[in-house]
Amino acid sequence: MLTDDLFASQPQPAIQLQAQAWLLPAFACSVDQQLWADIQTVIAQAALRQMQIPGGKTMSVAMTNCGDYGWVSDRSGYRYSATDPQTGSSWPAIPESLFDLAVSAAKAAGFDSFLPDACLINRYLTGCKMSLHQDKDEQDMTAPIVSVSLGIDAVFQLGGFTRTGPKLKVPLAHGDVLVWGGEDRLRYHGVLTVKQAQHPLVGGQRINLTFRKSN
DNA sequence: TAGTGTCC
DNA sequence: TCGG
Repeated sequence: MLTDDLFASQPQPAIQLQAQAWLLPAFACSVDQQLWADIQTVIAQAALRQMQIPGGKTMSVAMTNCGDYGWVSDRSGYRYSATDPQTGSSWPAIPESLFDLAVSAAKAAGFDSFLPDACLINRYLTGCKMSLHQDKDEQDMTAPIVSVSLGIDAVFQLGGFTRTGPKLKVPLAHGDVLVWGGEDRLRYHGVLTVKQAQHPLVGGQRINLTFRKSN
């Protein structure tokens, strides 16, 4: 193995961003090939698609889901659905590699009994972004959010409890995991426009996995 | 209510 | 380019 590869997969200390918000640098790197293969299998069963938001505008990020429930948006609103609106079928199950990663990352951030029932898969191509928003469509706000970054770099913004005010800018690289919950669960967050780049495993895109307990 | 988009 |  090359020295660079060894270095990149070493465990690194968690970085505390807020009282209950943590960055786990390179946390997923040691299992990235398995994750990437399993993600591609999910995408083959439930295609990535750009969803509409109320008002009819289209998100730049393409999305799909795995798990008992998936986050969906259309002209009528945001919600969790047990089926893929595009096919009427259940979402694929969360692959074991993804589930185990989410549970262990939550534990590393102090959330001991996280059992996600939903995993949103987001694909950012060059120029894609996610405006500042809150994750508030879930029933169980005691469960944290676990967000896994794969592929090219992006800058995550972690704000306060309204849309305005100071925001932390957190550079995210392949394998980084963010966990936020407790008093920080409803913080506004988003992703700045992704710049063109190439990643050796994932190619010219950023893949984000967001694990939630939706029900 | 509108909205994770867009304008100023 | 950024904040609102």
